[in-house]
Amino acid sequence: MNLVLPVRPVQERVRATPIFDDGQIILGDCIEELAKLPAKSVDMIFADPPYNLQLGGDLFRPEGGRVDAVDNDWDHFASFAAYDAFTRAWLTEARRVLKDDGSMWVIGSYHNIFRVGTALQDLGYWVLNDIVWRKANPMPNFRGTRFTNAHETLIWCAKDADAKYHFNYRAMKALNDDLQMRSDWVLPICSGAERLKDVDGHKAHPTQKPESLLYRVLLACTKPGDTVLDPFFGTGTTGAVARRLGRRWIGIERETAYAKVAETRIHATLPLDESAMETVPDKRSQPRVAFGLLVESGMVPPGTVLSDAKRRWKAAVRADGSLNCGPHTGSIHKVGAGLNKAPSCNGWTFWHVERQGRLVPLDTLRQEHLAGVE
Amino acid sequence: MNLVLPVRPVQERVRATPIFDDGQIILGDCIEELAKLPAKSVDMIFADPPYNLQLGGDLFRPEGGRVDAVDNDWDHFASFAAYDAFTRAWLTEARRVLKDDGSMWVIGSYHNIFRVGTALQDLGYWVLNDIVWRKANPMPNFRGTRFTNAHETLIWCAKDADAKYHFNYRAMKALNDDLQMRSDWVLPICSGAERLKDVDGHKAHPTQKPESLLYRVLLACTKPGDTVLDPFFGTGTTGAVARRLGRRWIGIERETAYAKVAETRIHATLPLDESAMETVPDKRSQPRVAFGLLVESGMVPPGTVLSDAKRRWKAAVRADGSLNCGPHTGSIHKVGAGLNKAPSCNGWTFWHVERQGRLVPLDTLRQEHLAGVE
DNA sequence: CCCCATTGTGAATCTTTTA
DNA sequence: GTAAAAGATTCACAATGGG
Repeated sequence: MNLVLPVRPVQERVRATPIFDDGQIILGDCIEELAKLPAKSVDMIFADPPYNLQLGGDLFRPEGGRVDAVDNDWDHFASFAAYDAFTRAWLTEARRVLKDDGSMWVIGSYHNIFRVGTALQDLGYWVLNDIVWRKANPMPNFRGTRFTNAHETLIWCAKDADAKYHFNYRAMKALNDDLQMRSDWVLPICSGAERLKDVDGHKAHPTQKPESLLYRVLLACTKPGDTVLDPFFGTGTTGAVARRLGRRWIGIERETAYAKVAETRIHATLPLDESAMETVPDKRSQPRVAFGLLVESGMVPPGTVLSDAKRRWKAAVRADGSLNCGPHTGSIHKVGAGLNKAPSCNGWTFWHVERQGRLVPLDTLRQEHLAGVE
Repeated sequence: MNLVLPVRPVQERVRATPIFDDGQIILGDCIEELAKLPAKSVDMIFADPPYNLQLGGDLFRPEGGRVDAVDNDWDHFASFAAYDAFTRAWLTEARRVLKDDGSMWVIGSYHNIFRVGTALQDLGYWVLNDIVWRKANPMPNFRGTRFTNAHETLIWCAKDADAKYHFNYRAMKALNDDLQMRSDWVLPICSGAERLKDVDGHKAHPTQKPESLLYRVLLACTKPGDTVLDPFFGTGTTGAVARRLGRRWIGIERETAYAKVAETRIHATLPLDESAMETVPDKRSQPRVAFGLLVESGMVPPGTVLSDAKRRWKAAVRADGSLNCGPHTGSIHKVGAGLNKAPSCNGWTFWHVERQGRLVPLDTLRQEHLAGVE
């Protein structure tokens, strides 16, 4: 039987079928179940542990809706010390289970990733990279109190400093248009049809990760036939992508409801050769240049006077990239629109700087900036 | 005298001229010199501490012999412990020196940032964001063994969870083409003419940060006239940008050679015009105007009919500045919230008056009122 | 059929002042 | 201290529905 069930009340048990031929879901506590696995038995570990968010009260959107926050019991810890103890416990068992030439990934946010990284290093793991998942479509900061929290961090590490880990350098380079894959990955969050729903139409899991993220992780450091372990399985994204890529998988999950969803999901997942026509969603970021970037970089210093092509208006650039022209203040687009009494205006082509007596549109400077950056 | 010199061999001293009118370089050990600064005296701290673990010197020997049973490598553990002791020492002094409404930035890489973040949290600092500096032109990974290390991480934090820190939300938004500034910043590394060289043409400092990075940091959370402290001053990027933006600055640097370069550099830096230094003002910092004041002053006479932007609702202004719309009665905010069935509503932007056939938000009248008063 | 306006939503440490 | 009121605040997508 592939679905390993610890002793539990009958009503909590997951149905023992279907049988998977390439993996298993273990229902139970992550640390206890990790301790039962044999030493040096898995090639890679992907872990998405609780982040230990410390949320206050409700948060409302500007239009009045309430943010559906992560307030699950599994994310509550009494203190940093309690979170650290939990982290060190599962990391210790994970290291025992990992093969000497295996590697591990852990994902987190600023709430927990520093604790995880410190614990990793203290336990002897060797950090290979920290990877930034730059979310193409993060939730904004509704109150204007901080920077939009637009990324999460993954730590990739080997068992120790001398370990011979596996890295598919060529595959990563190919995935990135023949340029070395960088430590920042732009990927959309999990939404749309990929986002699993329960019978009521609510999201089945509050923090489901996109398959594109796991795809890249698995392709980076495992081979077909390798065994991948996920101690915080949730709705089984790791299992689904592992199956698709021909890797074996083991998932440990405490919540019966999540495990059931994962079971159904993975059962419906086809290995890649049978669904070769599918493409992996991997949207690449378009280089977008904010006018402020030209100000910061010194290309258009604050105080520069801009004018339109016919020198009818002049406006001064301020420190934050906003313009000032009489009563009109704001972005290059907004001030241009105000002066033209138009609903909108392309500030990049409307505004010019003077160079050797000739007016050069901002758009030209933008092109030069892009050329210099690349 | 602005350049404060501790007792040192003469040949190590920095020339005491020129005098700065907006800051000072303190030559000496970061922790010792921090300890001499008065409590709650600086508005912001930017710190670029050493990334590597060989700190040298006998000052920060790891205290105690706590051996982690899981880790047999004593030297390895010892260097982390030494780094942690050093980190906690300077972070403790920094927190004492920081004003209660100030904030701090620390930059690092995966070698040290987890240690720094954990120490921060343990000492009571409250993380506001982790910011990823995505390098537009990083050094590639020559051996193809890992992902290109293409970013560094900055932690932005307040003194504690309840602290009232300062954030120039509007200025950041202006700098990013009127979109919320995100936690990932794409900026080029420091190179070309900006990169300081010594007399031999070698780079003067191995890890000089780009001014664009400091520009954004300083613009985000300081005001003109604020005092910025950099305990690892190096070649003075923080001081140069602070001077340019009209902020006061204090730099602590142990190496005479770096301090000399910084001195020359900052002396050659010109402050921006005050008008160029202006940024889009935050609404929260604007003086409050009671809606009733506009009614009293005749700008919005009693009886005026207000409507929302889509003319779905209308409400009549009463003599005391309250609104009436069917069963809803009260302030412009309360009636707007009631009609929207929302928990709250900004009546200033929700309600409009008709002017020459066009709807103008009350917020515009408020701006006109403020302009007329001044 | 397409097109556009509208609505919903995502790991969130998300306010400040006055009574 | 607490409670209520004032007032500031959102980006990228996906799904839906009307014309």
